[in-house]
Order: sequence, then structure tokens, then C-alpha cells
Amino acid sequence: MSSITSQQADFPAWYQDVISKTELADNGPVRGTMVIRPYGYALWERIQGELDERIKAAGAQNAYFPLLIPESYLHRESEHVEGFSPELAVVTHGGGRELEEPAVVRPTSETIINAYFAKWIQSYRDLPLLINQWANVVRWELRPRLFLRTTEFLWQEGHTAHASAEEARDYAIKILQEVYEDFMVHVMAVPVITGRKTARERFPGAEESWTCEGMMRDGKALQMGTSHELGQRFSNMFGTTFQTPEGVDTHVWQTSWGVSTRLLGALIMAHGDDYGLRLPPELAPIQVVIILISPDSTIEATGMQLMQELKEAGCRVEMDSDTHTSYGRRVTNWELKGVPVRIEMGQRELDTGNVTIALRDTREKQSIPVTSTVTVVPKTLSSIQHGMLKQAQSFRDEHTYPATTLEDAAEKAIEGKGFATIPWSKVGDKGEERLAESGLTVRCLVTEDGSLPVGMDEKDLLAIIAKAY
RNA sequence: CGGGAAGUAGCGUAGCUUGGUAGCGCGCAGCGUUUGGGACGCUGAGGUCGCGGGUUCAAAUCCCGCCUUCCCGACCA
Repeated sequence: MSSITSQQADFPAWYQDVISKTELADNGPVRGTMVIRPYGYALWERIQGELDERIKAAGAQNAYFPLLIPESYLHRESEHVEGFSPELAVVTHGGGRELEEPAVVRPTSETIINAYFAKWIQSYRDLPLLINQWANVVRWELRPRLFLRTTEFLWQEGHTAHASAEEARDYAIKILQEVYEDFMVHVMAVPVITGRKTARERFPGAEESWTCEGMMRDGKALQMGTSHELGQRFSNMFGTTFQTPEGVDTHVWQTSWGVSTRLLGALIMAHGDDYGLRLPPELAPIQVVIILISPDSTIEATGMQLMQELKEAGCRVEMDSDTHTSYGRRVTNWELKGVPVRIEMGQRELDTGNVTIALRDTREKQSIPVTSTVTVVPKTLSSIQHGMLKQAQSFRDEHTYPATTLEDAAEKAIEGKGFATIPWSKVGDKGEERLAESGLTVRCLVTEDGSLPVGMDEKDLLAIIAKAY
């Protein structure tokens, strides 16, 4: 197996190499489509599981809406259709004949879900209505990249209806912080900046968009998740109304929010190194791999017992007994796959009563008594988790530059390969246009202390400027 | 969709300038020897040279069109 391109030599090539060599995904036969292979899908299932738990804890329920949406639905909200029409896939034929009304393959489900919310919601007693769906969506992409931007991708999209604007806003922010930020920071070990999108970067049809922005190891920003406050735009167009306790017919206030398979791209690019993936233990489908050094029944029995004990201690463990393949090859392969802890089991371990454990994040090796493995490994996993978050945090801090003028910010973001921060009052819509000329965008707006700006006057905010995926 | 680069076995590539019927490395299969950081030997399988058309006695090679991938832009989770 040939080695992967180094990050420094060519970051995009490194990214491609990692995806193919770790067998995460392949390109599909139709441009922009992707085949997610078992290891990649295992990661997605871990992401789904963790998020689903948090989404349900936030009160939302899962449901499923159709893939095909009447084209006319999209046209009901003008900004929405303007935003999406260039990237729609439209079905014009079915059952061997031309359809009376073309159906679009959902690029997102705001419209169809609203059509049903309008039907289901009558009274303030029906609110809030909190729905989530796990689905695939299609947006015809001009420049696809595996996980980051594919024509078809998997995601969850939450859609909620509320009795007041404040409640809707609070819920959009609750999802952003308690579901997305919490998951990204504590499970993915990716520190994210939560902030508000500028008008230019907002979701088509939203009144406010809130975002989680992560920094990748090439210094570029990646939008990892968004939560939108939709106001009453969709409810006005779809006639989604409820009666208040006073008997007044009122349009609901809504939110929508989503994260996608793009998170796999974030995971790869936020933590990966020249040896391949580095998976945070909380997320890793395999947390510990036990490598049997040579074919021997005592070694195998000891390894099996260790695996059993670790499983009972709650670790996700796999045994590598493929002694036919050389030791070096196997080690390289497990490093490539990013498994956080590797335990080596061979004659030496039997003789000394110690096992060798190797940590993927720092590539350090330690020797510990076999008998303490079950207590040490879970602690090690936890310290790797914290170490990776800390490392990602330092990397981001080292690549974040305060600036005072627009030119200064642009230069620092480009030269320093990272984020530049500058008072939003120095940028504005005109400034965003100028930044775009050098390939930069305002990723989001935050308060001066970096927290989420809720209902604050824009003039006091700080803009995060960066190149973005 | 605009600008650039490239498509030859699963992957990486030679051959193309100067047309003559495809080679190498890795990987893969079988057998044997190995086994603590990408093992070795022997044997073997695997190719519509991206697709379509044209020129020619003859095309991987020359010409035209298209498709795909990567990079840079515009668009986006």
C-alpha cells in the first residue's frame, strides 16, 4: 500500500487519499454522488446515534416526509425558491409518461412539511410542534467533493412550529447549543464558533441563521451545522395558523435546523494527520484494537480474554488476528483508520505480564501490566478525547488573528491561513463584497467575548473572516 | 458553468513527439518461508488504452465531439 500525500504537500490530495485508503467512501457513477462504504457508514451511524439522542432530549420526534415534492410548493416562498432553484433535480416523467406537475427531489423539506403542519395545527394546544427527519436530499452541485459537497447527501432536518417569535428563536438556539455545539465539542472534539450569519450568508427564506463553524487543519472554515429562525414566512405562505387562548387566528413561528454527512468531512479535516484519520474515542466505531502479533493459541486466548474484559468495561473493541499479514502493515492500517488505542499482544506480553498500548493521537507507546489494562484503557480513551479537543482548540487559537481594518483582516486570514476577527461595523455588506474578491467570507458574527449574539445590535458585533469550504 | 491539468489492469504509471496491435511497480490468487513498524521466493490471473466518431493498410499514439476526475473561480450543508 502506497503512503498518503502529506497535508503540507497538498491538502486536498491528502483528503482524497485518506477517504480512499481508509475505505470511507467512493465517488458514485453520477457526478457528485457518493457511495458511503461500511467504515464511513459506521461513523455516520455513530454521529446519528449521538445526535438523535440529543434531538429527542430537546423534545423533537422523528417522522418521515416524501422524497418528491410538487414543484409548486417551492414557489410559494420567493426567497426560498430563488435560493434553491439553480440546484434542483426535477422529475418530469413517471410511469412512462410526462407528469402533469413536475416533482422536485427535495433539496430540503420546509415546504412539504409546512403543507402538513398547516393541516395538523389548529390550536395553541398543538404547539410547539417539534419534528425531525433523517433523510437524503439532493442539491445539484457544480463542484462536488466527497462528504463536503455532494449532490445527494444524508442529513437530519428539524422543523418546528411555535406560538411566539421568542419561543421559536429560543428553540433554534437551544438546538444550536445543546444539540449541535455539545455534540461537536464533546463527541467530535471539534471546537466550534457559534454565531449568527450575515444577511448574505443566510438560509434562503430565513430571518436569522445561526451556525457552528469549525476550523480545519488547513485553516479553512467549515460550516458544520445551522439552525434557522424562519419567522412567519412559511406559515404565511402555507396558511399555518393556530387559535390563541383568546381565540385569535395567528400564524405560527418556525425554525429549521440540520447537519449532514458533511460532518464526516469535518472529522477528517479537523483531526487527520499524515498517518491518516485520528478519531476521537467518543465517536470512534472501534475504540480499541487488539493486535495479535503472531499465531499462537496462548496469545490468542489472552487477547480474547482481554477483549471480553474491555467490552464489559464498555469499550468498543475489535481483535486483529490476521497474523498472515505482517505486523507493520497491520499497524499502519489501524493508524490509517484512526483507531484511538492499539493494544499489542505477543510473546513478549506473555513473558513479562505487560501489554503495549499505542495511542493514535500522539503515536506514543506505553507498557502497562496486563492486569491493569481494563482500568487503564477507559481512562486513556478519555484522556485522548480531551487531548484531541485541546489540540484542536490550540490550533484554532494559534490561527486566529485580531484585525482592525478590512485590508488587515483579509491579509491576516490569507497569509496566516486561518480566521481573522474584526468589528462588523468595519465590514458591512460592502465589505463582504470586497472580501469575496479575495475568496473570503464572513463566517459568522459573534459578541466581543465570543459568545452567541442574541438580539444584539449588529454594530457591536465581531465578524469572523475566513476562507471556507 | 468559465480558466487550467489529467484519464492506459484495483491503485500508481511507461509507451504518444516520430502510428505497427501494451510494459513496469504495488495490490490480487495459489504454494512455501516469515511474523515486535508498510516481509520474501516461486507460479499465476487480470486490459473494450475514459466514451463515440474520423483519418489510415494499420490508432493508446494523429484529428473532432462528449464524459469523468482534480485544481482555481462563481453557487452551496
